[in-house]
Amino acid sequence: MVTNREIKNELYEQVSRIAKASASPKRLELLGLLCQAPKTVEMLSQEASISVKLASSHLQDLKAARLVESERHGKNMIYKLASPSVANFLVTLRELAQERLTELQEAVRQLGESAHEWTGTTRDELLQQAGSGDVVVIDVRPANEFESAHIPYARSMPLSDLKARLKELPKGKKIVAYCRGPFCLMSDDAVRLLRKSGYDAVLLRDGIVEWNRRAG
Amino acid sequence: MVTNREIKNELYEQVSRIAKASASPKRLELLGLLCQAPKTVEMLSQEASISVKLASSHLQDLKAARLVESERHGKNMIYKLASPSVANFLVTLRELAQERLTELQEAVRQLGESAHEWTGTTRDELLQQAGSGDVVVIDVRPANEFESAHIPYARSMPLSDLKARLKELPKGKKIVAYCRGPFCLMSDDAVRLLRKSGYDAVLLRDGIVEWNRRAG
DNA sequence: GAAACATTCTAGCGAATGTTAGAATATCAT
DNA sequence: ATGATATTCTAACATTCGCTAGAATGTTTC
Repeated sequence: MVTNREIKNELYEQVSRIAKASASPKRLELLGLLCQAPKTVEMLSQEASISVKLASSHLQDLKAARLVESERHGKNMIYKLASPSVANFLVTLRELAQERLTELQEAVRQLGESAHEWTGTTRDELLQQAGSGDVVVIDVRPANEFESAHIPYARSMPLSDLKARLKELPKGKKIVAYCRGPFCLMSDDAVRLLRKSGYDAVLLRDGIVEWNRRAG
Repeated sequence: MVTNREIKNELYEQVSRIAKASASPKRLELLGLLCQAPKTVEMLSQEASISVKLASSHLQDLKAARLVESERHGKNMIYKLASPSVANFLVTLRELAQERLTELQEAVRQLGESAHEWTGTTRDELLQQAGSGDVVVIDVRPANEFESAHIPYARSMPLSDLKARLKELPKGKKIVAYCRGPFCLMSDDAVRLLRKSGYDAVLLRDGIVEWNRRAG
């Protein structure tokens, strides 16, 4: 006979598998990267600044928890998020951490101090201004992530190309740069470069997942 | 000088604190209990079937992650959820686990097989029928949890008192029993008892947190 | 089939975690 | 103050985890 206690233990055991898989900074970072687009082990390891071996090991943990899936493409293994719910969970987790942990609030506040963040208008107003061409929204992530999904009206202008392609941007208009999300600092770097070159640039902390969530 | 990499490491380190605190079945169960109402260490340890010492230790881990708060009331330490966002996160985590883990789906499916679950009508229809008195919604959790928060029109009828108070319930009407949520089996026990006594009883898997979430 | 490449598997180490039991602390009732 | 009660602190142990390095696997290219 199976007792209620044994059933409960099994249920919570299963839920904890997801939480355990999320309980490592590097695995969280890998999940965050996979929210942008499918990637190979090597891409992931480089972007998370860890060895390929360690990345592979973490990815297999995530796979065992069914948070990601993998598929062979020739020599490469392509990892991708198992479901959009995983991205949603990840944002919920990040937002809870930001609400509860003063240490995290402080770190994020310091980021905001040095950066010029886009403020004062709502999401819908930004969308409208981007549509009419009053502001130029640039996506500074690598091109393949832009292709995977991007904010409406945004132009792909990867950070690595930005310096060479500065002349494509109009000096008179406000430039809004965004990247992978609040913990990605590519838009910070982009705005710094743009302002040094005389542009009226600000950054948007949201990534594509956060942006879509606010659509409600 | 602080590099981007160091900043990112710190940010993800902080987020992982929340996930680590959630990465134990027993801590998840304790959080689930605290979603119902504030409780003493002893109550929590009994309901989670662990020793007081172990409960205390887990609760302090949760406190260090700022997910719960404690306050002394005379001899007792009362623990409570630090914020409603924690309950919301917990439900998101449970739902993700249920979506992704076939092992969990299977376990929940087996529960559903033996139980008589409330089906066929929407949340709003149940609410209306409960309001008009066509169905009787009973809350079988301990009374203090009912007092902390409950579904509209529900009557408190703790599982421990149910047998003695059966005569209070009308035989002609449908009885809908609910408890702490999908992983709490008190409503299963209640419905079994009621049906054996000739009542037309079904159970609602939602607890108060899930119910309020669906309000949108 | 051999060489090159991308990834995974295996083994090992130090650090962190879950659990238990005994000592210590804080509060209440007398 | 004293004893009873509730909780936390400390120490100890086995287990698991994060990371590294070397061997092994599967795929492409020649």
